Amino acid sequence: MARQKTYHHGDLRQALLQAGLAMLEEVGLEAMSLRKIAARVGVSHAAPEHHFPTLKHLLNAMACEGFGLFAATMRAEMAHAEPAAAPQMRAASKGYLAFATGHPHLFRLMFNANLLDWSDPALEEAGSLGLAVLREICWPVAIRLGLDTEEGRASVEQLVWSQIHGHAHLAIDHKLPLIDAPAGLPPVLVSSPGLDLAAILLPD
Amino acid sequence: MARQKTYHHGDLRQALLQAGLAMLEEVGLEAMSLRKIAARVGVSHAAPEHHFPTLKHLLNAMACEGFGLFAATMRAEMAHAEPAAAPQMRAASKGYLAFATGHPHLFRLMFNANLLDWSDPALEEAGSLGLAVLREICWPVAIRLGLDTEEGRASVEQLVWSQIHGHAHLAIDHKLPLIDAPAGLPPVLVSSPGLDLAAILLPD
DNA sequence: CAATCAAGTTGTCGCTGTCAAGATTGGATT
DNA sequence: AATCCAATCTTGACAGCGACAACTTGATTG
Repeated sequence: MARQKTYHHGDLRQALLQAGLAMLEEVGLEAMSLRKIAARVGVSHAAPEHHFPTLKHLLNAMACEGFGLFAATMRAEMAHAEPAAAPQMRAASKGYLAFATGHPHLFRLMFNANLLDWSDPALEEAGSLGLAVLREICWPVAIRLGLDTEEGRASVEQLVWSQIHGHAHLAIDHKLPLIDAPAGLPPVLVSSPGLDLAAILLPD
Repeated sequence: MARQKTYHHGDLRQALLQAGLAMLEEVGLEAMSLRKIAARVGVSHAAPEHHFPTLKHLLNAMACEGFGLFAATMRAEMAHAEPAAAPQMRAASKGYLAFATGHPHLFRLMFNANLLDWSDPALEEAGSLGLAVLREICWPVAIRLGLDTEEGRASVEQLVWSQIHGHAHLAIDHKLPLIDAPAGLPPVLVSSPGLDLAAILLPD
């Protein structure tokens, strides 16, 4: 928010960012436009250009915001779970999936290499927040499997990340049966359970 | 091909489809346009409309073509592998990954629910070619795990598909280290190996 | 041979992202 | 306190886009 009737907006960058995120989930990436976002904020069609020289810059900023929320969602789930390796991994997976199904368009944007500019340090840093979670949940697994080397760590991360990431993509692209969450907002969908990779990798 | 100097093209639909597929991989989805495709084929900007009323119709047709090649790529790998469950599963995975990394833009298109119209029966049918492969490689695994029920089958398919699909997505979005294939064309990239899910699910 | 209709054409519309040039403002400097 | 200035926002313009309408072509068919 800012002053109302003045020529300058006050915090246009943040306003555009929030309006963009809202519009993205409302109408999808293809139907979204810089001009509509500007209009929604109440500003002329060329106003965004000073803050986001090109559409790609806005998408980058939106993805940054997304990665922050993404990591926070996983962390929140992990905080409610037992500290052991398997429950932590299940919790992170649950958060991963909840974020993807709750913000499908943003999720697709965040992981579409073609739409973003990863040479942007801000995006790189935001993305690393999610990677850190992955590292934390995979390290104990690697140890339990006797793969406590750099290579072993990478192997476990690749397997676990692939499974979670694929599950999320298949869910938002309607390739898996979805069931409504009992009473969640925003309208989060949770896919059916499937086999539990945590249990497979970490037998009792 | 068809006649050269006549008013009618002869097989414009197929020509547009092939030009579209070529342009998609050359410049990406965002930089592709109906008008450029039409120009490439040597036809006016409105000519495509009779064959593809809207851009989405062309994308649907391109995805159909993609699913055909997708299934064929997996089948080709499976044909070269031993008939046992684990080798077949590894072969299908290899084909899955080869297709995705060989045609990253097409792969993203095929699995982006909001770019396609899945109520189109042609797309539904093309997509099922890939699903059939998944079913074939997962069924023996479900049996070996004692999950030879409808529910068990679905669980195994979900786990296996998620892992392969996620691996493919992460690979084309540059989230996994890629190594050049020894001598493959088209320029196929293969990601690093990681843990072998087939070996985990099917211990000797 | 005439008629018909699918398959191309040109032309136009509103919308898009981007750029250029002018207007307005608030804060810093004298 | 007056002035300047740089950041911010506006208006206007441009080419390219998908879609639509009206017209032209030409092959097929009764």
